[in-house]
Amino acid sequence: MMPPQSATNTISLSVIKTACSNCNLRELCLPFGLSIEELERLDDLVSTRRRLKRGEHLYRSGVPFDAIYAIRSGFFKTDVLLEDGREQVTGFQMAGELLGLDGISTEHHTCNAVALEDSEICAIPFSRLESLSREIHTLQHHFHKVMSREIVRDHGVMMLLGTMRAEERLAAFLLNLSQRFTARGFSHAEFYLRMTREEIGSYLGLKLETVSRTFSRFQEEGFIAVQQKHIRILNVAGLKALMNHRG
Amino acid sequence: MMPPQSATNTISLSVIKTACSNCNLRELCLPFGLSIEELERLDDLVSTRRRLKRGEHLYRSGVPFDAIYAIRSGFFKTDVLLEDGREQVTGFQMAGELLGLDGISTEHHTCNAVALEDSEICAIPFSRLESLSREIHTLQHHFHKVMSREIVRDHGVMMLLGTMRAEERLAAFLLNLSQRFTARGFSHAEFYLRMTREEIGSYLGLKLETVSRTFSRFQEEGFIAVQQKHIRILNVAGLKALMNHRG
DNA sequence: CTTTATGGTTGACTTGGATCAAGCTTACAC
DNA sequence: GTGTAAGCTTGATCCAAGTCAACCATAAAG
Repeated sequence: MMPPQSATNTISLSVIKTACSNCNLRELCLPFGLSIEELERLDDLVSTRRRLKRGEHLYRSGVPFDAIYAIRSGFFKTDVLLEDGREQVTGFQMAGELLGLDGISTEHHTCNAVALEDSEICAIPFSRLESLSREIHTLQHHFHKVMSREIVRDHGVMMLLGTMRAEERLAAFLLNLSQRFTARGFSHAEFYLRMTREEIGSYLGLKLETVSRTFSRFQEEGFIAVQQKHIRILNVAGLKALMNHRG
Repeated sequence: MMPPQSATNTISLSVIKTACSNCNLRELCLPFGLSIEELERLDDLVSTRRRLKRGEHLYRSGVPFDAIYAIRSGFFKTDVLLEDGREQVTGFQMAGELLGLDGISTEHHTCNAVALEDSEICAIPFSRLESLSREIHTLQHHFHKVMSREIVRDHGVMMLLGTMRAEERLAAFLLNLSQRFTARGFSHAEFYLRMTREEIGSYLGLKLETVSRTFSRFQEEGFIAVQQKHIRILNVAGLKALMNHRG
Protein backbone atom coordinates (compact mmCIF):
# COMPACT_ATOMS: atom_id res chain seq x y z
CA MET A 1 0.00 0.00 0.00
CA MET A 2 1.32 3.47 -0.93
CA PRO A 3 1.36 6.40 1.47
CA PRO A 4 -1.82 8.44 1.03
CA GLN A 5 -1.56 10.90 -1.87
CA SER A 6 -3.18 14.15 -0.88
CA ALA A 7 -5.59 15.92 -3.19
CA THR A 8 -4.87 19.64 -3.50
CA ASN A 9 -7.46 20.70 -0.97
CA THR A 10 -6.10 18.40 1.71
CA ILE A 11 -2.37 19.02 1.32
CA SER A 12 -1.95 21.29 4.28
CA LEU A 13 -3.62 18.88 6.66
CA SER A 14 -1.64 15.95 5.30
CA VAL A 15 1.65 17.85 5.60
CA ILE A 16 0.87 18.79 9.15
CA LYS A 17 0.15 15.19 10.00
CA THR A 18 3.42 14.02 8.45
CA ALA A 19 5.70 16.53 10.12
CA CYS A 20 7.96 15.86 13.10
CA SER A 21 6.61 19.04 14.63
CA ASN A 22 3.22 17.42 14.92
CA CYS A 23 4.30 13.90 15.65
CA ASN A 24 3.28 12.67 19.05
CA LEU A 25 6.45 10.61 19.22
CA ARG A 26 8.76 13.58 18.95
CA GLU A 27 9.89 13.40 22.55
CA LEU A 28 10.96 9.79 22.08
CA CYS A 29 12.52 10.26 18.68
CA LEU A 30 15.08 12.39 16.89
CA PRO A 31 13.32 15.76 17.47
CA PHE A 32 13.87 15.52 21.22
CA GLY A 33 14.86 18.86 22.69
CA LEU A 34 14.58 20.90 19.51
CA SER A 35 12.96 24.35 19.45
CA ILE A 36 9.96 25.12 17.23
CA GLU A 37 12.13 26.67 14.52
CA GLU A 38 14.60 23.81 14.62
CA LEU A 39 11.77 21.32 14.39
CA GLU A 40 10.52 22.98 11.24
CA ARG A 41 13.92 22.58 9.65
CA LEU A 42 13.88 18.90 10.56
CA ASP A 43 10.43 18.60 8.95
CA ASP A 44 11.95 19.46 5.56
CA LEU A 45 14.34 16.60 5.93
CA VAL A 46 11.91 13.90 6.97
CA SER A 47 9.73 14.01 3.90
CA THR A 48 9.60 10.37 2.92
CA ARG A 49 7.18 8.09 4.67
CA ARG A 50 6.70 4.45 3.93
CA ARG A 51 4.28 1.79 5.02
CA LEU A 52 5.35 -1.80 5.42
CA LYS A 53 3.23 -4.90 5.72
CA ARG A 54 3.99 -7.49 8.33
CA GLY A 55 6.93 -9.58 7.13
CA GLU A 56 8.30 -6.95 4.73
CA HIS A 57 11.94 -5.92 4.89
CA LEU A 58 12.76 -2.26 5.48
CA TYR A 59 16.31 -3.00 4.38
CA ARG A 60 18.53 -6.01 3.96
CA SER A 61 22.10 -6.70 4.91
CA GLY A 62 24.44 -5.66 2.11
CA VAL A 63 22.33 -2.99 0.45
CA PRO A 64 23.78 0.53 0.19
CA PHE A 65 23.00 2.78 3.11
CA ASP A 66 21.66 6.26 2.58
CA ALA A 67 19.07 6.91 5.24
CA ILE A 68 18.18 6.10 8.78
CA TYR A 69 14.58 5.36 9.67
CA ALA A 70 12.35 6.49 12.49
CA ILE A 71 9.51 4.15 13.36
CA ARG A 72 6.24 6.02 13.36
CA SER A 73 4.10 3.04 14.17
CA GLY A 74 4.55 -0.69 14.27
CA PHE A 75 7.19 -3.09 15.39
CA PHE A 76 10.44 -4.37 13.87
CA LYS A 77 13.20 -6.85 14.44
CA THR A 78 16.77 -6.56 13.23
CA ASP A 79 18.86 -9.65 12.64
CA VAL A 80 22.22 -10.82 11.38
CA LEU A 81 22.65 -14.05 9.45
CA LEU A 82 25.70 -16.27 9.41
CA GLU A 83 26.64 -17.99 6.11
CA ASP A 84 25.51 -21.33 7.51
CA GLY A 85 22.03 -19.96 8.15
CA ARG A 86 22.21 -19.25 11.85
CA GLU A 87 20.28 -16.13 12.80
CA GLN A 88 20.93 -13.73 15.62
CA VAL A 89 18.16 -11.24 16.35
CA THR A 90 20.01 -8.11 17.46
CA GLY A 91 17.00 -6.13 18.60
CA PHE A 92 13.28 -5.41 18.57
CA GLN A 93 12.33 -1.82 17.78
CA MET A 94 9.13 0.07 18.42
CA ALA A 95 7.60 3.47 17.66
CA GLY A 96 9.96 6.39 18.14
CA GLU A 97 13.10 4.29 17.81
CA LEU A 98 15.65 4.59 15.01
CA LEU A 99 16.71 1.89 12.58
CA GLY A 100 19.72 1.75 10.29
CA LEU A 101 22.54 3.17 12.42
CA ASP A 102 24.56 0.05 11.59
CA GLY A 103 24.83 1.17 7.97
CA ILE A 104 26.80 4.36 8.58
CA SER A 105 30.02 2.49 9.21
CA THR A 106 30.51 0.79 5.84
CA GLU A 107 27.85 2.68 3.89
CA HIS A 108 26.07 -0.63 3.51
CA HIS A 109 23.54 -2.10 5.88
CA THR A 110 24.98 -4.91 7.96
CA CYS A 111 21.74 -6.38 9.24
CA ASN A 112 18.17 -7.00 8.12
CA ALA A 113 15.24 -4.97 9.40
CA VAL A 114 11.87 -6.71 9.16
CA ALA A 115 8.42 -5.39 10.11
CA LEU A 116 6.77 -7.73 12.65
CA GLU A 117 3.42 -6.01 12.14
CA ASP A 118 2.08 -3.50 9.63
CA SER A 119 4.26 -0.47 10.26
CA GLU A 120 5.03 3.03 9.12
CA ILE A 121 8.47 4.63 9.03
CA CYS A 122 9.96 8.05 8.29
CA ALA A 123 13.11 7.97 6.17
CA ILE A 124 15.79 10.47 7.13
CA PRO A 125 18.41 10.89 4.40
CA PHE A 126 21.67 10.58 6.27
CA SER A 127 23.79 13.14 4.46
CA ARG A 128 21.07 15.72 5.00
CA LEU A 129 20.89 14.78 8.67
CA GLU A 130 24.62 15.36 8.91
CA SER A 131 24.35 18.80 7.24
CA LEU A 132 21.50 19.83 9.46
CA SER A 133 23.26 18.66 12.59
CA ARG A 134 26.27 20.76 11.60
CA GLU A 135 23.91 23.71 11.90
CA ILE A 136 21.75 22.66 14.82
CA HIS A 137 23.89 21.85 17.83
CA THR A 138 20.96 20.34 19.75
CA LEU A 139 20.18 17.95 16.92
CA GLN A 140 23.83 16.96 16.62
CA HIS A 141 24.12 16.26 20.30
CA HIS A 142 20.87 14.38 20.48
CA PHE A 143 21.85 12.21 17.54
CA HIS A 144 25.14 11.39 19.26
CA LYS A 145 23.22 10.46 22.38
CA VAL A 146 20.96 8.16 20.40
CA MET A 147 23.94 6.34 18.87
CA SER A 148 25.61 6.08 22.25
CA ARG A 149 22.40 4.76 23.79
CA GLU A 150 22.42 2.02 21.20
CA ILE A 151 25.96 1.07 22.26
CA VAL A 152 24.91 0.99 25.91
CA ARG A 153 21.88 -1.12 25.04
CA ASP A 154 24.14 -3.54 23.19
CA HIS A 155 26.34 -3.85 26.29
CA GLY A 156 23.22 -4.80 28.23
CA VAL A 157 22.47 -7.53 25.71
CA MET A 158 26.04 -8.80 25.99
CA MET A 159 25.64 -8.97 29.76
CA LEU A 160 22.42 -10.86 29.30
CA LEU A 161 23.86 -13.32 26.79
CA GLY A 162 27.18 -13.70 28.53
CA THR A 163 26.25 -14.08 32.16
CA MET A 164 22.53 -14.72 32.68
CA ARG A 165 20.56 -17.94 32.91
CA ALA A 166 17.44 -18.58 30.84
CA GLU A 167 15.04 -17.34 33.54
CA GLU A 168 16.95 -14.13 34.04
CA ARG A 169 17.16 -13.46 30.32
CA LEU A 170 13.45 -13.86 29.82
CA ALA A 171 12.59 -11.81 32.91
CA ALA A 172 14.90 -9.02 31.70
CA PHE A 173 13.28 -9.21 28.28
CA LEU A 174 9.74 -8.91 29.63
CA LEU A 175 10.62 -6.08 31.98
CA ASN A 176 12.36 -4.21 29.16
CA LEU A 177 9.34 -4.54 26.86
CA SER A 178 7.02 -3.51 29.65
CA GLN A 179 9.08 -0.42 30.37
CA ARG A 180 9.16 0.59 26.70
CA PHE A 181 5.42 0.08 26.25
CA THR A 182 4.85 2.22 29.33
CA ALA A 183 6.99 5.01 27.88
CA ARG A 184 4.64 4.96 24.88
CA GLY A 185 1.51 5.26 26.95
CA PHE A 186 0.49 1.59 26.83
CA SER A 187 -0.16 -0.69 29.74
CA HIS A 188 2.97 -1.83 31.52
CA ALA A 189 1.25 -5.00 32.60
CA GLU A 190 -0.51 -6.31 29.53
CA PHE A 191 0.68 -6.56 25.94
CA TYR A 192 0.87 -8.69 22.85
CA LEU A 193 4.19 -10.05 21.75
CA ARG A 194 4.79 -9.27 18.13
CA MET A 195 7.52 -11.86 17.73
CA THR A 196 7.53 -15.64 17.78
CA ARG A 197 9.10 -17.81 20.47
CA GLU A 198 11.84 -18.56 18.00
CA GLU A 199 12.63 -14.86 17.53
CA ILE A 200 12.64 -14.28 21.28
CA GLY A 201 14.94 -17.27 21.60
CA SER A 202 17.28 -15.99 18.93
CA TYR A 203 17.49 -12.62 20.65
CA LEU A 204 18.11 -14.20 24.06
CA GLY A 205 20.46 -16.94 22.89
CA LEU A 206 17.96 -19.69 23.74
CA LYS A 207 16.00 -22.29 21.77
CA LEU A 208 12.29 -21.76 21.27
CA GLU A 209 11.46 -24.75 23.51
CA THR A 210 13.38 -23.17 26.36
CA VAL A 211 11.52 -19.89 25.88
CA SER A 212 8.21 -21.73 25.93
CA ARG A 213 9.10 -23.77 29.00
CA THR A 214 10.34 -20.71 30.85
CA PHE A 215 7.12 -18.84 30.09
CA SER A 216 5.20 -21.83 31.47
CA ARG A 217 7.33 -21.86 34.61
CA PHE A 218 6.77 -18.12 35.13
CA GLN A 219 3.07 -18.76 34.81
CA GLU A 220 3.10 -21.63 37.29
CA GLU A 221 4.90 -19.41 39.75
CA GLY A 222 2.33 -16.65 39.28
CA PHE A 223 4.68 -14.04 37.80
CA ILE A 224 2.80 -13.76 34.53
CA ALA A 225 -0.21 -15.04 32.63
CA VAL A 226 0.61 -16.23 29.12
CA GLN A 227 -1.75 -17.20 26.39
CA GLN A 228 0.25 -17.57 23.19
CA LYS A 229 1.32 -14.02 22.36
CA HIS A 230 -0.78 -12.33 25.01
CA ILE A 231 1.18 -11.53 28.16
CA ARG A 232 -0.01 -10.17 31.47
CA ILE A 233 2.59 -9.35 34.08
CA LEU A 234 1.21 -10.19 37.51
CA ASN A 235 4.25 -9.70 39.70
CA VAL A 236 6.85 -7.20 38.52
CA ALA A 237 8.80 -7.44 41.76
CA GLY A 238 8.95 -11.20 41.39
CA LEU A 239 10.44 -10.92 37.93
CA LYS A 240 12.93 -8.33 39.11
CA ALA A 241 13.92 -10.53 42.03
CA LEU A 242 14.67 -13.39 39.63
CA MET A 243 17.35 -11.30 38.02
CA ASN A 244 19.52 -10.45 40.99
CA HIS A 245 19.60 -13.98 42.28
CA ARG A 246 22.94 -15.67 41.84
CA GLY A 247 25.08 -16.18 38.74
CA MET B 1 54.01 8.40 36.80
CA MET B 2 53.23 11.86 35.39
CA PRO B 3 53.43 12.70 31.70
CA PRO B 4 56.86 14.12 30.93
CA GLN B 5 57.08 17.86 31.67
CA SER B 6 59.05 19.55 28.92
CA ALA B 7 61.75 22.07 29.73
CA THR B 8 61.45 25.26 27.68
CA ASN B 9 64.04 24.24 25.13
CA THR B 10 62.26 20.97 24.32
CA ILE B 11 58.68 22.20 24.08
CA SER B 12 58.45 22.27 20.30
CA LEU B 13 59.70 18.72 19.94
CA SER B 14 57.36 17.53 22.64
CA VAL B 15 54.38 19.23 21.02
CA ILE B 16 55.20 17.71 17.66
CA LYS B 17 55.37 14.30 19.18
CA THR B 18 52.00 14.71 20.90
CA ALA B 19 50.08 15.92 17.88
CA CYS B 20 47.64 13.85 15.84
CA SER B 21 49.33 15.20 12.74
CA ASN B 22 52.48 13.32 13.68
CA CYS B 23 50.90 10.28 15.21
CA ASN B 24 51.57 7.08 13.35
CA LEU B 25 48.15 5.79 14.33
CA ARG B 26 46.27 8.57 12.61
CA GLU B 27 44.96 6.36 9.85
CA LEU B 28 43.45 3.99 12.40
CA CYS B 29 42.13 6.67 14.70
CA LEU B 30 39.96 9.75 14.68
CA PRO B 31 42.12 11.77 12.23
CA PHE B 32 41.37 9.33 9.39
CA GLY B 33 40.75 11.15 6.13
CA LEU B 34 41.47 14.68 7.39
CA SER B 35 43.54 17.15 5.39
CA ILE B 36 46.72 18.71 6.79
CA GLU B 37 44.91 21.88 7.85
CA GLU B 38 42.06 19.96 9.41
CA LEU B 39 44.53 17.78 11.27
CA GLU B 40 46.14 20.84 12.77
CA ARG B 41 42.80 21.98 14.11
CA LEU B 42 42.29 18.56 15.66
CA ASP B 43 45.74 18.85 17.28
CA ASP B 44 44.51 21.82 19.33
CA LEU B 45 41.72 19.70 20.68
CA VAL B 46 43.73 16.63 21.64
CA SER B 47 46.00 18.34 24.09
CA THR B 48 45.74 16.11 27.12
CA ARG B 49 47.76 12.94 27.28
CA ARG B 50 47.76 10.50 30.14
CA ARG B 51 49.77 7.45 31.06
CA LEU B 52 48.21 4.57 32.90
CA LYS B 53 49.87 1.69 34.68
CA ARG B 54 48.66 -1.84 34.19
CA GLY B 55 45.53 -2.32 36.29
CA GLU B 56 44.65 1.38 36.49
CA HIS B 57 41.16 2.57 35.55
CA LEU B 58 40.81 5.15 32.79
CA TYR B 59 37.25 5.73 33.95
CA ARG B 60 34.67 3.95 36.03
CA SER B 61 31.01 3.31 35.55
CA GLY B 62 28.95 6.15 36.99
CA VAL B 63 31.48 8.96 36.75
CA PRO B 64 30.53 12.04 34.71
CA PHE B 65 31.46 11.88 31.07
CA ASP B 66 33.28 14.72 29.39
CA ALA B 67 35.80 13.25 27.03
CA ILE B 68 36.41 10.30 24.78
CA TYR B 69 39.83 8.71 24.72
CA ALA B 70 42.07 7.54 21.90
CA ILE B 71 44.51 4.82 22.81
CA ARG B 72 48.01 5.83 21.80
CA SER B 73 49.68 2.74 23.10
CA GLY B 74 48.74 -0.15 25.31
CA PHE B 75 45.75 -2.37 25.79
CA PHE B 76 42.44 -1.98 27.63
CA LYS B 77 39.35 -3.89 28.59
CA THR B 78 35.91 -2.44 29.19
CA ASP B 79 33.46 -4.20 31.46
CA VAL B 80 30.03 -3.87 33.01
CA LEU B 81 29.27 -5.13 36.52
CA LEU B 82 25.96 -6.44 37.79
CA GLU B 83 24.96 -5.63 41.37
CA ASP B 84 25.56 -9.23 42.39
CA GLY B 85 29.16 -9.03 41.20
CA ARG B 86 28.89 -10.73 37.83
CA GLU B 87 31.19 -9.16 35.28
CA GLN B 88 30.74 -8.93 31.53
CA VAL B 89 33.78 -7.81 29.56
CA THR B 90 32.31 -5.82 26.67
CA GLY B 91 35.50 -5.39 24.70
CA PHE B 92 39.27 -5.31 24.44
CA GLN B 93 40.72 -2.17 22.89
CA MET B 94 44.11 -1.51 21.37
CA ALA B 95 46.12 1.38 19.94
CA GLY B 96 44.15 3.67 17.64
CA GLU B 97 40.78 2.66 19.06
CA LEU B 98 38.42 4.96 20.95
CA LEU B 99 37.13 4.51 24.48
CA GLY B 100 34.25 6.23 26.23
CA LEU B 101 31.53 6.37 23.55
CA ASP B 102 29.16 4.74 26.04
CA GLY B 103 29.21 7.89 28.17
CA ILE B 104 27.65 10.23 25.62
CA SER B 105 24.18 8.82 26.13
CA THR B 106 23.63 9.64 29.80
CA GLU B 107 26.61 11.97 30.30
CA HIS B 108 27.95 9.39 32.71
CA HIS B 109 30.15 6.45 31.88
CA THR B 110 28.26 3.18 31.92
CA CYS B 111 31.20 0.82 31.97
CA ASN B 112 34.70 0.56 33.41
CA ALA B 113 37.82 0.96 31.28
CA VAL B 114 40.94 -0.70 32.69
CA ALA B 115 44.48 -0.73 31.28
CA LEU B 116 45.68 -4.32 30.82
CA GLU B 117 49.25 -3.12 30.31
CA ASP B 118 51.03 0.20 30.79
CA SER B 119 49.25 2.45 28.33
CA GLU B 120 48.99 5.96 27.04
CA ILE B 121 45.82 7.72 25.95
CA CYS B 122 44.84 11.04 24.36
CA ALA B 123 41.80 12.70 25.92
CA ILE B 124 39.43 14.40 23.49
CA PRO B 125 37.02 16.77 25.26
CA PHE B 126 33.68 15.81 23.82
CA SER B 127 32.00 19.19 23.55
CA ARG B 128 35.02 20.48 21.66
CA LEU B 129 34.90 17.47 19.38
CA GLU B 130 31.26 18.26 18.65
CA SER B 131 32.06 21.93 17.86
CA LEU B 132 34.93 20.98 15.61
CA SER B 133 32.88 18.36 13.80
CA ARG B 134 30.22 21.01 13.14
CA GLU B 135 32.95 22.79 11.18
CA ILE B 136 34.80 19.87 9.64
CA HIS B 137 32.44 17.67 7.68
CA THR B 138 35.05 14.93 7.23
CA LEU B 139 35.62 14.73 10.97
CA GLN B 140 31.91 14.63 11.66
CA HIS B 141 31.35 11.86 9.17
CA HIS B 142 34.30 9.84 10.37
CA PHE B 143 33.17 10.13 13.96
CA HIS B 144 29.74 8.86 12.98
CA LYS B 145 31.38 5.95 11.19
CA VAL B 146 33.39 5.10 14.28
CA MET B 147 30.26 5.03 16.46
CA SER B 148 28.43 2.96 13.89
CA ARG B 149 31.36 0.56 13.63
CA GLU B 150 31.09 0.03 17.37
CA ILE B 151 27.42 -0.88 16.96
CA VAL B 152 28.28 -3.34 14.19
CA ARG B 153 31.04 -4.84 16.33
CA ASP B 154 28.55 -5.27 19.16
CA HIS B 155 26.20 -7.13 16.82
CA GLY B 156 29.07 -9.48 16.02
CA VAL B 157 29.58 -10.13 19.73
CA MET B 158 25.85 -10.83 20.13
CA MET B 159 26.05 -13.34 17.28
CA LEU B 160 29.02 -14.95 18.97
CA LEU B 161 27.37 -15.11 22.38
CA GLY B 162 23.95 -16.04 21.09
CA THR B 163 24.66 -18.72 18.52
CA MET B 164 28.23 -20.02 18.69
CA ARG B 165 29.76 -22.92 20.57
CA ALA B 166 32.85 -22.56 22.73
CA GLU B 167 35.27 -23.58 19.96
CA GLU B 168 33.77 -21.15 17.50
CA ARG B 169 33.82 -18.30 19.99
CA LEU B 170 37.46 -18.79 20.81
CA ALA B 171 38.45 -19.21 17.16
CA ALA B 172 36.60 -16.01 16.28
CA PHE B 173 38.31 -14.26 19.16
CA LEU B 174 41.81 -15.32 18.09
CA LEU B 175 41.20 -14.45 14.45
CA ASN B 176 39.87 -11.04 15.44
CA LEU B 177 42.91 -10.29 17.59
CA SER B 178 45.22 -11.51 14.86
CA GLN B 179 43.57 -9.28 12.29
CA ARG B 180 43.78 -6.23 14.55
CA PHE B 181 47.43 -6.86 15.39
CA THR B 182 48.15 -7.16 11.68
CA ALA B 183 46.46 -3.81 11.00
CA ARG B 184 48.92 -2.32 13.50
CA GLY B 185 51.96 -3.79 11.84
CA PHE B 186 52.49 -6.68 14.24
CA SER B 187 52.70 -10.34 13.40
CA HIS B 188 49.37 -11.89 12.56
CA ALA B 189 50.59 -15.25 13.75
CA GLU B 190 52.31 -14.60 17.04
CA PHE B 191 51.27 -12.42 19.95
CA TYR B 192 50.93 -12.14 23.68
CA LEU B 193 47.51 -12.08 25.24
CA ARG B 194 47.19 -9.15 27.59
CA MET B 195 44.17 -10.57 29.37
CA THR B 196 43.64 -13.54 31.66
CA ARG B 197 41.67 -16.67 30.80
CA GLU B 198 38.96 -15.36 33.08
CA GLU B 199 38.70 -12.09 31.13
CA ILE B 200 38.60 -13.96 27.82
CA GLY B 201 35.91 -16.16 29.31
CA SER B 202 33.89 -13.21 30.50
CA TYR B 203 34.05 -11.63 27.06
CA LEU B 204 33.07 -14.88 25.33
CA GLY B 205 30.44 -15.98 27.83
CA LEU B 206 32.51 -18.97 28.97
CA LYS B 207 34.17 -20.03 32.21
CA LEU B 208 37.93 -19.80 32.46
CA GLU B 209 38.27 -23.60 32.57
CA THR B 210 36.45 -23.89 29.27
CA VAL B 211 38.75 -21.30 27.71
CA SER B 212 41.78 -23.19 28.98
CA ARG B 213 40.51 -26.55 27.77
CA THR B 214 39.60 -25.15 24.38
CA PHE B 215 43.07 -23.65 23.99
CA SER B 216 44.51 -27.07 24.81
CA ARG B 217 42.25 -28.75 22.28
CA PHE B 218 43.27 -26.24 19.59
CA GLN B 219 46.86 -27.02 20.41
CA GLU B 220 46.34 -30.79 20.23
CA GLU B 221 44.75 -30.34 16.83
CA GLY B 222 47.69 -28.24 15.63
CA PHE B 223 45.78 -25.01 15.07
CA ILE B 224 47.82 -23.01 17.56
CA ALA B 225 50.71 -23.24 19.98
CA VAL B 226 49.89 -21.89 23.42
CA GLN B 227 52.22 -21.29 26.29
CA GLN B 228 50.37 -19.33 28.92
CA LYS B 229 49.80 -15.90 27.34
CA HIS B 230 51.99 -16.52 24.31
CA ILE B 231 50.00 -17.58 21.26
CA ARG B 232 51.21 -18.73 17.88
CA ILE B 233 48.64 -19.36 15.20
CA LEU B 234 49.74 -22.31 13.07
CA ASN B 235 46.69 -22.87 10.91
CA VAL B 236 44.50 -19.85 10.18
CA ALA B 237 42.40 -21.78 7.68
CA GLY B 238 41.75 -24.46 10.28
CA LEU B 239 40.47 -21.91 12.76
CA LYS B 240 38.30 -20.29 10.13
CA ALA B 241 36.89 -23.65 9.14
CA LEU B 242 35.87 -24.30 12.74
CA MET B 243 33.56 -21.33 12.59
CA ASN B 244 31.39 -22.18 9.63
CA HIS B 245 30.77 -25.73 10.74
CA ARG B 246 27.26 -26.33 11.93
CA GLY B 247 25.22 -24.58 14.62
C1' DC C 1 67.71 -18.23 47.01
C1' DT C 2 62.79 -19.30 49.06
C1' DT C 3 58.05 -17.86 49.76
C1' DT C 4 53.75 -16.45 48.23
C1' DA C 5 50.23 -15.12 45.13
C1' DT C 6 48.16 -15.09 40.89
C1' DG C 7 46.94 -17.38 36.96
C1' DG C 8 46.67 -21.69 34.19
C1' DT C 9 45.77 -26.70 33.41
C1' DT C 10 43.50 -30.95 33.92
C1' DG C 11 40.31 -34.43 35.82
C1' DA C 12 35.79 -36.15 37.68
C1' DC C 13 31.25 -35.21 38.03
C1' DT C 14 26.89 -32.42 37.43
C1' DT C 15 23.49 -29.81 35.12
C1' DG C 16 20.90 -26.37 32.33
C1' DG C 17 19.49 -26.04 28.16
C1' DA C 18 19.58 -28.43 23.54
C1' DT C 19 17.65 -31.96 20.82
C1' DC C 20 14.23 -35.02 19.23
C1' DA C 21 9.56 -36.04 19.08
C1' DA C 22 4.64 -35.87 19.61
C1' DG C 23 0.53 -33.45 20.12
C1' DC C 24 -2.08 -29.05 20.54
C1' DT C 25 -3.89 -24.22 19.15
C1' DT C 26 -4.90 -20.61 16.15
C1' DA C 27 -5.57 -18.40 12.03
C1' DC C 28 -6.19 -18.29 7.54
C1' DA C 29 -7.20 -20.29 2.71
C1' DC C 30 -10.41 -22.63 0.29
C1' DG D 1 -17.92 -24.79 7.37
C1' DT D 2 -13.06 -27.95 6.67
C1' DG D 3 -8.11 -28.40 5.74
C1' DT D 4 -3.62 -26.97 6.39
C1' DA D 5 0.33 -24.62 7.94
C1' DA D 6 2.62 -22.06 11.32
C1' DG D 7 3.48 -21.53 15.86
C1' DC D 8 3.31 -23.21 20.72
C1' DT D 9 3.61 -26.66 24.47
C1' DT D 10 5.30 -30.58 26.82
C1' DG D 11 7.91 -34.85 27.58
C1' DA D 12 12.10 -37.86 27.32
C1' DT D 13 16.79 -37.99 26.57
C1' DC D 14 21.46 -36.17 25.75
C1' DC D 15 25.55 -33.42 25.90
C1' DA D 16 28.42 -29.11 26.06
C1' DA D 17 29.81 -26.41 29.31
C1' DG D 18 29.74 -25.51 34.24
C1' DT D 19 31.31 -26.78 38.88
C1' DC D 20 34.42 -28.49 42.18
C1' DA D 21 38.89 -29.77 43.19
C1' DA D 22 43.71 -30.71 42.88
C1' DC D 23 47.91 -29.47 41.12
C1' DC D 24 51.33 -26.82 38.16
C1' DA D 25 53.82 -22.48 36.28
C1' DT D 26 55.44 -17.99 36.59
C1' DA D 27 56.51 -13.78 38.61
C1' DA D 28 57.06 -10.78 42.21
C1' DA D 29 58.39 -10.04 47.20
C1' DG D 30 61.30 -10.86 50.83
